[in-house]
Amino acid sequence: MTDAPPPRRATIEDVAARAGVSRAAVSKVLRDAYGVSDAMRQRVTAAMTELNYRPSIAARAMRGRTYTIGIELPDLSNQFFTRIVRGATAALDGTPYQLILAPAEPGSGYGYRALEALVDRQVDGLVAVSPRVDEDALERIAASVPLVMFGRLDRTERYDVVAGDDIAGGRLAMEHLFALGHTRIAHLTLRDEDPDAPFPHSGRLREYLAAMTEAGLEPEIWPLSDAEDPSYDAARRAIEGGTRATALFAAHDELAFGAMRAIAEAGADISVIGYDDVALSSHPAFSLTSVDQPGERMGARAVELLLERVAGRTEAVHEVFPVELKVRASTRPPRA
Amino acid sequence: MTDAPPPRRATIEDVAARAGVSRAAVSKVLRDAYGVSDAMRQRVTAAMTELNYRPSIAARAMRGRTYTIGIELPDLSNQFFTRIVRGATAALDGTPYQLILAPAEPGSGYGYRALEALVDRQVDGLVAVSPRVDEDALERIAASVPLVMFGRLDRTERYDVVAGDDIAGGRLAMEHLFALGHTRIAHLTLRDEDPDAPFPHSGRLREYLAAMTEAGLEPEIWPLSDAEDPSYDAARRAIEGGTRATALFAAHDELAFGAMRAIAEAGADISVIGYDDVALSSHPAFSLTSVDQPGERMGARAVELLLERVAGRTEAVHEVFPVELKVRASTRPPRA
DNA sequence: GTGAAAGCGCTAACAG
DNA sequence: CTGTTAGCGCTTTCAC
Repeated sequence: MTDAPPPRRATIEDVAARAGVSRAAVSKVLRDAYGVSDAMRQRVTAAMTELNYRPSIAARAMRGRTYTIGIELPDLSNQFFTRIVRGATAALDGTPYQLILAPAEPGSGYGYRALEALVDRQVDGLVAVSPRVDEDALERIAASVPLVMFGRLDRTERYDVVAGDDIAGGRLAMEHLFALGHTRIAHLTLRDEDPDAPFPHSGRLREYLAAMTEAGLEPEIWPLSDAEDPSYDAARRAIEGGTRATALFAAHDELAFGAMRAIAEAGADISVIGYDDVALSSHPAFSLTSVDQPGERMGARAVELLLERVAGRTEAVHEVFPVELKVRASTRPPRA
Repeated sequence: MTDAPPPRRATIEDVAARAGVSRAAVSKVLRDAYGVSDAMRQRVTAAMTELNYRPSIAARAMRGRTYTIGIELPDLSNQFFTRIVRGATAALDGTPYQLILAPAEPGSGYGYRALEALVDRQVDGLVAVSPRVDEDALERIAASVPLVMFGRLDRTERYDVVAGDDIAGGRLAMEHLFALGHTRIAHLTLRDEDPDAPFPHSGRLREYLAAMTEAGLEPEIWPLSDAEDPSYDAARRAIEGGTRATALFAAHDELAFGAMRAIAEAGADISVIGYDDVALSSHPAFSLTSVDQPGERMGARAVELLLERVAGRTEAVHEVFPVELKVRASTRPPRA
């Protein structure tokens, strides 16, 4: 019926030739710019379809937008992050933006390479999910691309922040355990976590320490090892070491699952509370009490903020989302 | 000490100026091309560091490589896919390539938009993880970028294939259940799954049907609904509908978890076997018998094949990975 | 309403 | 061994 499309990818030039107009005209149709007659729009659109034309993102990137939003993710195996992505995907639905994810490399300072890779690829907006990167570096990045920090409570005017209320969450968890009558409560968190750092786990750790101290109790930290299954291993060591803890506050649900494995194997009686309320936490096999963060809403909000920035907003927005305790069977009064 | 770096991103031009050489010279150093003196390399490298130079991927894309490998992923909440990504990441470690992920959009034909988005972004290689896209479309894509199909046993010469042996896996699962004495065995799979399609679940379904038929038994399919938790809902309906099944073969572990939730809630006695052996399957809370696919090795292999293609290989490679049954407590003989 | 032309940052062919 | 040059496909003035 029509000429076969060229073997190489059609360019704006090909479309222009086929529609009998100039390249600029095609570009205008493409960008919905001002000053195109209906007739021309028709012809150009038809030509695009016939040639199966798709604009080159690279060429566009040289001049302006890439229509790409990037998310740097620290840990694919933590299901909380899939909640974020789900929300972000939903928020982008119907917009011309495409989402791409870059997994953080492991190790200290992780996330930096992924963030740089995304910047190099000229994403129009960037969500950094609690990377272990200093604020200076982030501010530098934010100077060249709209940035939303997810999870960290950085106090900066250079980029937006979307985070859960880790202080309130930590407090909820501890009050719940206290209310059940626990006094020997351990906390499972990253090794060498600094309670004063801006990371999500820092806030939870800080609240744990504060709550224990206020109650006149002795804190007991179970630090993650670098074994293959760090949370399992940390719990196993603690149990083998003869811990007297009757309850464990895990910094997030995946860590709680690992600890529960060790607890189950040892036949120990230790209540466990997690954080994030991932999908499996409500599964009867776990029935894990957890502090729920609205991951989907937070992910969606992060993307909205980015689009606002792209549209011109310049003042920073910092939003803290409320958390909610989900009580389940994994926490119960101490035995005896 | 030295001039402050320009506020805009440094370009190859800036580096050349600072090092007192030509752009071409810088480009050569960058690409490790032939014909650069050691002294020059020194100066150029120093200039790059001082200016904090990073090559523009977009500009490179206009001429050649992007040093980017893309993976289209169907479902972030299925932990098997994180095994693939882990393997791919490891295989790319130490190479100049960066991994980016694009989640498939939900719905039928899913994966297509994500694949196109990755092609538009000119990835140097593309891993398609069992998308619901026809071979024609994939061959078209493969014409413009090295493509590895993951999971699907497509019989094509246009792209490479890395897949698990779903036939053997399905057989292993069924033989295990038969050996335990089960005869009323249900299969939990996608709604309207076609046993003759090239999708991973198709092969498992086909084996299920074949095994049941060979044994003179009546197949019983539990199709996923489109409820919020489809596998849970499917199992709940089957149980409420008075199924007499004593065992369930779930097309993958996440589906198995959902079904186990319904089974636990109903207090039913149904053995469950899954597929993929994700990390949580061995957790004592589940102890899920599962057919293990070597996801990490497969993901790493997919990336290796891509790099081989980038390096010039043209003949297609099809690799089928062996699977292995992991027997755990979730499968036991039928009661009575 | 439409088109011509410049240029984004890079690579590769070629000339010195 | 080093430098010059011609584009890659697009957006964006600025004339017509």
